[in-house]
Amino acid sequence: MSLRYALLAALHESPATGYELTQRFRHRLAHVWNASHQQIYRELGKLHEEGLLTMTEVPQTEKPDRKLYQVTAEGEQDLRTWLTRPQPRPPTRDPLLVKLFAGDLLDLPALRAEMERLRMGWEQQLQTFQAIEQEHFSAPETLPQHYRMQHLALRRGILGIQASLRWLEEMEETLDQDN
Amino acid sequence: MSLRYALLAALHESPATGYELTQRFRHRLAHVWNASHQQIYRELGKLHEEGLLTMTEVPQTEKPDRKLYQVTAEGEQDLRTWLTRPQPRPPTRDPLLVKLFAGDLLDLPALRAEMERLRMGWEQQLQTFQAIEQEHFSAPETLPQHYRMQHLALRRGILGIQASLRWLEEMEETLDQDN
DNA sequence: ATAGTATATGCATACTGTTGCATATAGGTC
DNA sequence: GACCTATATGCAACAGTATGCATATACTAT
Repeated sequence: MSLRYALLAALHESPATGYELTQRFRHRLAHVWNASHQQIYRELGKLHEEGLLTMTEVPQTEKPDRKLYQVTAEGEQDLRTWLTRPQPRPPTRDPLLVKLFAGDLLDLPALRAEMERLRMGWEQQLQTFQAIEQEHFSAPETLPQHYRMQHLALRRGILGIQASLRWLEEMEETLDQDN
Repeated sequence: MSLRYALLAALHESPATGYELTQRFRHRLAHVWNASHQQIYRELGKLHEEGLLTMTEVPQTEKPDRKLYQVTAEGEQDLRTWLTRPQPRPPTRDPLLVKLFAGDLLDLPALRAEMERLRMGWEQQLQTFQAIEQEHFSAPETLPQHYRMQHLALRRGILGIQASLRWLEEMEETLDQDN
């Protein structure tokens, strides 16, 4: 249900095409909301049908036409209303933790390998986030509310990954004890 | 796809009924995997049909019969195989962060109220987790592998909530600056 | 030449998860 | 007497997400 509002929020920042939104969801919104391009195109169609978005076809030579979407007044109102309603916390569903619950059946070398891949991924993502922070949010106090809030969303991502990395260290210590 | 393996892992610990599994998922497995009782009953039926579980009806006077499920050799093998395969990270989908992305449209009092509810919920969950840790994992080095792994899953929950609480503090500081 | 990546859009199907409802009994609360 | 909680199970419908496939062009790398 939140995908539509994630799209409205992203388009409220600046009008965009489905393709551009897909990129944003993969990069700048990676720690906020996840969606495939198929999902995004489908939802944009619905939002347009419902009058929450306007669509302008931008012809291109030698490439498919781009469809530029923009939030309408009705769309913004819809988003505003949603923003005031408290949202449920996303339920936890982590396959890695499921594995730990079957602890005595675990293949420890396979687990270590998985942890190593995980650590590399998280470290890279942390670097990406910290680079974004330095580039856009180095002086948060001076920014308008809009960007201060987006900075807080980024902080969530950074703190979450740091906690994950600390957890990985704890795991490694525990596994080294047994061996 | 992981629900079936969460069930196999839980039943591998000890045989149980759908009702008991629902309780476990709500409490001890809350930070691992989330599922409703309807989902659990449905999946248990499938696993039984596929021969991964045995089922014994336990008649009760004046209450519906209980159906006790146990993992078969085939079920355990299936679980083992799954455990060695690397699992994808769960995608992030957090409505609260979506809200922050529409930062300039936010109603700050409503946001503060939502944060306060969140803080209370997290603090309570942290206390629960820490109580479990003290009761069952006060001397982790002495425990067999099975429980050391389950302790690590719990540590994940604890570190995650602590990071969430630190983030909330950052948010409160930021909101206090403006206003 | 062939493969891969990027731009740009989307349909159809399968799987997973949520919500509403249903049944049956016992005990406690307003 | 009416309502809530707990035990114990489940069906049916719907919403949301994932996966596989399709189309079309241009550029780069091997």
